[in-house]
Amino acid sequence: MTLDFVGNLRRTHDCGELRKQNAGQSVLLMGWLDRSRDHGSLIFLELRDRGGLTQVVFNRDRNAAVHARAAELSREFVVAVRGTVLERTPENVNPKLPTGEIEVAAEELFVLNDAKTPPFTIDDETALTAEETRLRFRYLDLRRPRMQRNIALRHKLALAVRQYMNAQGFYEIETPFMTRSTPEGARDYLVPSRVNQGSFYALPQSPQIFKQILMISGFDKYFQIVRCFRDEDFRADRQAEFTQIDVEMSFPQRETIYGVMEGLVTKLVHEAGYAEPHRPFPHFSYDDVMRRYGIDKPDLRLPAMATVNDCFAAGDLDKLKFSAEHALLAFRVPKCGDLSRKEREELQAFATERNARALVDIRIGAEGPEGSLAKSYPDAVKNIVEATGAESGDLIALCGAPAGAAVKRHDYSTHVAAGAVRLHAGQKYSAKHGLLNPEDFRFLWVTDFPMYEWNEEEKRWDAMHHPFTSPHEQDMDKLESDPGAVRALAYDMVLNGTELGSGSIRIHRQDVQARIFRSLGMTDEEARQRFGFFLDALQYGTPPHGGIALGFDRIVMLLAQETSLRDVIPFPKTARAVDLMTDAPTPVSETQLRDLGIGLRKTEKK
RNA sequence: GGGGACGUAGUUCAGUUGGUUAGAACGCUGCCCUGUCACGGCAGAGGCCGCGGGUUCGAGUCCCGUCGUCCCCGCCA
Repeated sequence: MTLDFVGNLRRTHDCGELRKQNAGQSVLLMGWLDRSRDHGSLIFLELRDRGGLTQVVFNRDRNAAVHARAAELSREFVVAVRGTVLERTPENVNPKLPTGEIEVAAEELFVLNDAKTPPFTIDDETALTAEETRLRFRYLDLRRPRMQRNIALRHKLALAVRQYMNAQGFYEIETPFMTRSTPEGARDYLVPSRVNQGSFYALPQSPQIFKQILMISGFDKYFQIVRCFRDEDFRADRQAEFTQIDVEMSFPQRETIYGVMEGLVTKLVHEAGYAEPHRPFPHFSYDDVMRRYGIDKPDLRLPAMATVNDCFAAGDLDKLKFSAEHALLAFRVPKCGDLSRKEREELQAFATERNARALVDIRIGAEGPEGSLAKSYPDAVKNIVEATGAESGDLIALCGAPAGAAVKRHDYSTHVAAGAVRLHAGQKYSAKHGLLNPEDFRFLWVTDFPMYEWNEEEKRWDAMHHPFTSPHEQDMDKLESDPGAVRALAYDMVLNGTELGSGSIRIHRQDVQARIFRSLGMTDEEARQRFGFFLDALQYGTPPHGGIALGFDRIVMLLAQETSLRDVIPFPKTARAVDLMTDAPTPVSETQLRDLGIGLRKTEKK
């Protein structure tokens, strides 16, 4: 097919904006041919661009030459159409399209480009193609309305972040991508230096040190929508490169930061078109969430767990083969009283796989609790029903450690196993009853994380958050004597079972920072070698400061009601960190390597 | 690093106990059609059953390995 030049053609509208008020106007649309319906002497084309779809009609009686050309087009051809907007007769209105009350009667047709038949249909109705194909042909996948909508939402939210943070007095300040290895826990992506052979830049896992330096520099309130890089294994909610809303401020209390961030995410929920969440967000200590939910990022849409050891008489737990030395947790599985014996046993097996013991037996019928436990231990079950707040139609699961399990101090393992059963039951069964409504945004703060966690492999204490996190002022005297009991001024923002971000009040005194480094098993020499510049900076009048970083991709994902980060990132990588469109990463030429002073080790194939 | 699922036409899938020529729908090609809107009708083309090996008279189907995608554990403040 011969193609037309663009010439002086100018688009007058996009394909989503014409309404019956435009009837009679002469318009020029440009876009992709979405689908066509050819009736012989009458042809309907749907023209698509970012704005939407508009139906264009070609009538042989009116313009035979233009009609004949339209019959030659196929999917994804890029065309320009000049025509007149016609109001459709009532029986011809298409209520599914925003532009369904009009159509454009074509008078001129310009074929700007042809197109190969795409490997999959560009729409949201056809069964979704394997993700591998979608990623290989990402430019086509991104044309789909759903992806267009997701990327548009991402833009809208990024804009809202900038407007809000600006209104709150924050400056957006950039920090380098090529920097030095940072103290965070993940592996770094490295960039070799040509000018300084044998040395490497590290891509930032976060701009942590730079934003603290900016506070020392007196910028007071900083934010940045910034790319971060971590070379770890990926998941549906983890990518090699991801975007954070990074925030730091001087002279804050923790509550100052909570307030700013609650205002921000509330605005984002609103921008995405949902009902605003309740404020202030509830606060739970780390100990609270671990005991009540068995996880540090609880989904509040599902009921909490209750500790019910006291509901049973002495000796009962032994008979039920539960350890009386460990917590016995009970939780209700809403509206799942009708689960089959097989389904309930599946939940019990799920607990067994996690070295826990579950009894999923109590069902609340119209007359009260049913099941063998309710018959054998009526008083205990009555108390459990009360403790869990179970209602008619619910199922109650009991989860604890099996009799004879070893007892450890500071150990949430029973809670964690029970929490996993709670979540599994909720996702597998309660979700059917609408309990995990994706438009119900239940934010919370998790506070008072332990400062340290014991690293069994290295036999030392590691910083749970990062080594710049300030301990509680009243726990300072335990830094050396009882590190496990020191609480950090750290906090996570959690939404519906997803960790949106974490932050802390930082250490602003050089003497405290040195103590923390020592408590982490770092000698003064090592600390000086790795963070000398930062320790120096701390000595020149560092204000108290603190901040947080939120995962922007995760926020967009939840607000777009997607379940994979890949659906809100234009060009994501696979689980093996490969970009299927560009095939990155690739080997490089010997010349490039020589310039960098790099030789590759021979990898041994087994 | 470990566990699991999947891999058959361009796409989404079916494929019986291992048995003749591997099917369907959508898409694609050609013809017909003046009110469709996931248009319709008729005809047609299209397959390295991911790849390699093995078992077998015979493998899409069974076994081993390998590659790829996805999910989970570990890991990731």
